[in-house]
Amino acid sequence: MATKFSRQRQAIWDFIKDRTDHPTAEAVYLGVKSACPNISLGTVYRNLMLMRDTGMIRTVEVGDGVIHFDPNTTDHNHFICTNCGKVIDIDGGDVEAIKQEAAAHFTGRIQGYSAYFYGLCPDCTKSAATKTTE
Amino acid sequence: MATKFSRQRQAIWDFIKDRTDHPTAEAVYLGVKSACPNISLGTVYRNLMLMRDTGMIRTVEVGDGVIHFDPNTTDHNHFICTNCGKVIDIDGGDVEAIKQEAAAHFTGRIQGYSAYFYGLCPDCTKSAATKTTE
DNA sequence: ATAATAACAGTAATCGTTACTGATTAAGAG
DNA sequence: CTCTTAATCAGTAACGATTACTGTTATTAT
Ligand SMILES: [Mn+2]
Ligand SMILES: [Mn+2]
Ligand SMILES: [Zn+2]
Ligand SMILES: [Zn+2]
Repeated sequence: MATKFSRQRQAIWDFIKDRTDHPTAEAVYLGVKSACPNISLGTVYRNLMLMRDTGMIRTVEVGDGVIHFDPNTTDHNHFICTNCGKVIDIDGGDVEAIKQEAAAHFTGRIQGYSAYFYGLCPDCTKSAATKTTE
Repeated sequence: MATKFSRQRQAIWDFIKDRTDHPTAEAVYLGVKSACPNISLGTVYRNLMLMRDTGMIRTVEVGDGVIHFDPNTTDHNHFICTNCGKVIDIDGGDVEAIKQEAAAHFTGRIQGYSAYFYGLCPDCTKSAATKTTE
């Protein structure tokens, strides 16, 4: 009889649960405005962090100074476009193998792991190509 | 005839050039105080960022909300202790192999890469062991 | 030594995030 | 269906790391 499922929390969950684009708190806030017109940014942060702490979602920090949120809690890597900033999943990589590789060169005990790959995303690669040809 | 090498910049470089502990700007600021008693934190930031932009050092963002600085600009991975926060180099891993592995599962062009491993560092593993035995 | 300007110290501003506070409201009990 | 109460809220203030501004200082070339 502890946790109440408020309308705001439900709206935030509905918004993020199927996302694959790793929105920021600000983006969630804007996206949830239609369902909850006067929700506050603090409420969005509080709920997102609570969802992280209870394992419903995970946070992704890609180095742009902003926290991104990800409903996909399975082990996977991320690609960040240096041109447009998009954060894209890299599925199917052998995460365990990478962990083993690093463990072989370190004396401590490795528990978690997160990797970020940088470069031009498919979209930006395409527009860079059209720009050079014209 | 553009860049002047100030006493402050020299002191910052002398402080960081052989470090392997990935100090923050605040730590560099404190460490450089003996050589430059009234240097300002802004000067430390400006110079560290300038050194990064010119490739003398690199920045390391491990997810603790603070930028760490690293004079080792060669490709290498990092380990972050979840207990004490230390940032430790993992040398000798096959960085290229990891990049290839990820590239195989992604359609964009991967240029850079950085990985962070989390767990208990050797020191904290040791003290955790003594605590359980006593 | 002098001039030109890169770089400085000090301080104010920015921005993402967190903490506080009095008002709502979801959910279990009767 | 009320009633109670504690979880959650909206609004706003505070926070901490980083960046920007401004008038002064000091490095470098002449
Ligand atoms: Mn993801
Ligand atoms: Mn390093
Ligand atoms: Zn892109
Ligand atoms: Zn440790």
